[in-house]
Amino acid sequence: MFSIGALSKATGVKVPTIRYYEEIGLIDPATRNAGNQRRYDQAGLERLGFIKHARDLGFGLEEIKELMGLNGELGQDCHAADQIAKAQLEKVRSRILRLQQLETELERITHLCEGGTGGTCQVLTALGDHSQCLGEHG
Amino acid sequence: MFSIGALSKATGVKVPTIRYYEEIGLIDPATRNAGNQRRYDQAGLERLGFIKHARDLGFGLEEIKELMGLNGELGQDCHAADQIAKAQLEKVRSRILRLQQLETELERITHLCEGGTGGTCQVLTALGDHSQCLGEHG
DNA sequence: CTAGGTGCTCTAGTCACTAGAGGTTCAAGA
DNA sequence: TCTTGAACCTCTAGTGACTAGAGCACCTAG
Repeated sequence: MFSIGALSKATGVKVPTIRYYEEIGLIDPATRNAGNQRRYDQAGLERLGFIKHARDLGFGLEEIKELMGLNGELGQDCHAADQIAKAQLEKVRSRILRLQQLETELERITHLCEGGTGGTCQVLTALGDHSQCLGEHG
Repeated sequence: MFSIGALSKATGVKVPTIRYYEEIGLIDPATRNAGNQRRYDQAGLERLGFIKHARDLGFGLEEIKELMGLNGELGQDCHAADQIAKAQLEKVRSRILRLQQLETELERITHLCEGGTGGTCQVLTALGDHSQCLGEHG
């Protein structure tokens, strides 16, 4: 049996975050010892490890709840889990595209300072004026 | 003089967001007409346009406050504005890198379903087990 | 037996909004 | 001039995923 601190060290999830997960019902309420402190077993450790890894992969807590619901049932829900993972992959890809557009614009804007002629700030002007942008980004 | 709704249409910033910006001091309190409704002039429009564009470029409201403070002073602070923009560019680049790592892992995981042999779900297993990952991503 | 590290609950704060309730004002048509 | 309905007002509360702090209780090693 682990204390909450030991569980935190083992999984890399911070102590208040573990309590938060319990509060919102993402993990079951832990059993308590005589002094009202939370105690966790191996199953609790694995469950939290799953959550940590899924969070690191960018899944939201609601998606994780879905994945864990499926996990409890096993079997044919592999397809449903795959759908969630594929949706997540699409989200990640579109975020990358958007950020790459921002990168292009910011590169252009930061290059304006090197060639600045003094007087009004070209960087600030460019930040305020979308019509100067090369592509769409908003 | 524009109403808040007209300003919203002109800039693409939603009405409650404009009021929120006023509340947190990002824009000056608008003048009011006889019936206590906000009225904006051309300067207010440009200021909000600047904010909108900077938000679209991924700047936080605190950074925008800084940029607008500099904008009021002009001149040698071009360098400071450029620093903020360059920092933003770095943030965007590191976010892109992180997301590309996630993309790799998620591609791998979603391919597991196609070759699934039934029984335990390989997708769920992979989601829960970081040691199966090819690279670091957390 | 004591000290300090760990645990407990509860409240409030973060960021950048968004939603809703319940009331007031404005502008256009009859 | 009156009426109607859209737009406006303030205020409170909610979102996601935590984080910070106050003020206690408990646990364990020396």
